[in-house]
Amino acid sequence: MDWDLQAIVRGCSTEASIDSVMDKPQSYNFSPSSLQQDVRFKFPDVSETTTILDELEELYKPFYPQTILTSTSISAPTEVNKKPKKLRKQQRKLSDSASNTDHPAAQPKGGKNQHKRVVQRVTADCLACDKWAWRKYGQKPIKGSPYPRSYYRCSSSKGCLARKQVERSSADPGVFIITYGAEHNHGHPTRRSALAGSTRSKLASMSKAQGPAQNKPLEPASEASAELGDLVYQGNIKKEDENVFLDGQEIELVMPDLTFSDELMFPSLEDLEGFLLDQFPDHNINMSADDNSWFIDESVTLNGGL
DNA sequence: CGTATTTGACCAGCGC
DNA sequence: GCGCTGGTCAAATACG
Repeated sequence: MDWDLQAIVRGCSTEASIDSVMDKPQSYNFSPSSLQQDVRFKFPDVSETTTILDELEELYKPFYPQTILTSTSISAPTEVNKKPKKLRKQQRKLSDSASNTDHPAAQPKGGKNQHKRVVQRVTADCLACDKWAWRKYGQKPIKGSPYPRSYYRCSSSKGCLARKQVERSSADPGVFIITYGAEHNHGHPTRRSALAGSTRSKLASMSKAQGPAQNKPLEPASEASAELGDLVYQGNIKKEDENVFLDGQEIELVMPDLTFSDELMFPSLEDLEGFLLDQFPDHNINMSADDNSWFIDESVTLNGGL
């Protein structure tokens, strides 16, 4: 069986791509350091390409547990301004030069991006890895690009200032440029919570996008309401028997150990359960009342004590 | 009815 | 000051 596709280094849903390549792995680890080590181990002759690894790590950061993002300068979440337009207009006139920072848009443009910005380039196929729930709140045509830019905010939690922008690359229409803005101020959404309220599924919008009156550029809403976040490793994967080759070089696909050290990532057991359901959709998730451990099928045990 | 998407309007920053 | 541009708001609309 030959595959001619892009090898995808998954940020969160590692199992999805690897699983399709080989049998179920024995253990999982999403820590970035181990990822880097594994890559180096598997591709020893790419040690000179540390910039690629650095890029990978940089791209990987949005999916780190929040406490890992120590360098971010994200401001504390504030209440969203819900005043009527006219009221806001009046208040702006009144306040004039006074600082009006209760709304992100009110911040000076130069300083508006105090937030750390992370830019990713992903393929259309890879628009399905972001586990966060996003709600589209705007779309604008961008000068110099035939494709509009869509604006999304996190819909998982009220008051979450997380933002992302999705636009199709004009140079390579198969590539989407995603810009993540502010950081989520809440834990990873569960499968259920992520789906909650999103009954207007991708399929609906996708089917609409495929409708007859679609003279507009491909509407990013469907793609971006799909999941985002894959890191793309350009390479040619082939599988022969039980061996996997990347660009002609045999590689070992090792799923590192899964570790949970950040309670912010899973503030509740349900969050963890949701995460596990995401990662192991075909597995049974069981929790032992004795030692507070999670069991995924019979092959993986997570000792938690959460 | 609740939620998501669409889309025109509004606003601030910037360059001229 | 004016126009352009990017980012956001919110009413209207669509959908399940």
